[in-house]
Amino acid sequence: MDQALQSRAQGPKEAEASAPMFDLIELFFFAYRDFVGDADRLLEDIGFGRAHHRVLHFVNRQPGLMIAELLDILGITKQSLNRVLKELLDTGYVEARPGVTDRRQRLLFPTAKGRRLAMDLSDLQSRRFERALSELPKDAKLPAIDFLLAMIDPAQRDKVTSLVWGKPREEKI
Amino acid sequence: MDQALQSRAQGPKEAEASAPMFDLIELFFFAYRDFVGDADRLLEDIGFGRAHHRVLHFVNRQPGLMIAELLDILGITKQSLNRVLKELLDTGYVEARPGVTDRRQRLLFPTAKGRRLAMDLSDLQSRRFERALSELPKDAKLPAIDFLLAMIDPAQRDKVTSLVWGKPREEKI
DNA sequence: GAAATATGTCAATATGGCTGACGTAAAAGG
DNA sequence: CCTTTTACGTCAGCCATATTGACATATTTC
Repeated sequence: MDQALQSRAQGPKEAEASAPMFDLIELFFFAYRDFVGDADRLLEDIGFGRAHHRVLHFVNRQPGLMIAELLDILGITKQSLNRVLKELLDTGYVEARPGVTDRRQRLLFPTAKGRRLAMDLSDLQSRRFERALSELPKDAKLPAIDFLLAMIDPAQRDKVTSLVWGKPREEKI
Repeated sequence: MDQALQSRAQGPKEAEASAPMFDLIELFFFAYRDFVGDADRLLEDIGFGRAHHRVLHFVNRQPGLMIAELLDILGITKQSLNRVLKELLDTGYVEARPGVTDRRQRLLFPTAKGRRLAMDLSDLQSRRFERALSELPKDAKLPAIDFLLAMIDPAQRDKVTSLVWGKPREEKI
């Protein structure tokens, strides 16, 4: 076992199947678990789940989002989205306005209440990142971003980066 | 909005609530999604889900695991575990042997078939880490490990680190 | 012998997803 | 103008993963 683990200490170039990286696999699992746990606890008081969180988050981040765009980001079906979205609309966290140029569209906006909840959730999760980064060397944020980005399917990276940093889509509002 | 975002560019020290780190929040979400997606696709051919994966993974990593320990690691109830574990036992990926010193216990072991599947899954996920690390500066693995570890609840870190690196528990087999 | 422990099981419920089929209004293209 | 496509909603049924609560059984411990 020691032999296998230390076969070359880092060699994806050599074809001789390297040992699985149990450490990264398990740490990623536990880190994500705790990361989403923060939000889960805050949400359950209002009777919402992770699905509501994700919808509210992206609607807050991209006000004026179309249903189809949201479905694409979340990677779920419209039927799955529907129940959750309806609850967010009914409880006044999100509101839908018909598109101006295309009246078939329903553009989604966070209400003031929705923005507040979305910010509370983002702040909570940011606090975990801040605490984590404060335990690491001073410039640990950029490497972390690079690592997470590199973990994403190359084919999806453009979509993700433009969602995260680009295209504020003011033009659509 | 620009004002808020650039309030000091990085200041958890100053009490003036820093802007949420949307980039890390969203990248973590998408990275984890793609990470588990790899295994999901492999599992669905055999009719298993993520729950089966997690059970098999930890049983493979710690052969001789007790039910109670597994429940503690996974953080689920015994009722939730039961269906999944039963399927893994029935299909011959895991086997249970009564404890030698305490016959109430059911110690869980992967079968040869189970070890093979667990390894296929770990290899698949490791390949994603390898690809990601190969796109980054040469020593990006340790910072990644440190970052993920720092993201975990401090109170749970000992448990996690001993699970990941320590206590191979040979003594219990 | 009583109590605590390790585990199993039955039943009901919630949540978040899925597929398939069908409907409707608006836009786009001939 | 009329047909087709698009954007969306909805009904119905199904699956996977989790929950709580109650109760059962074997074994160990005190």
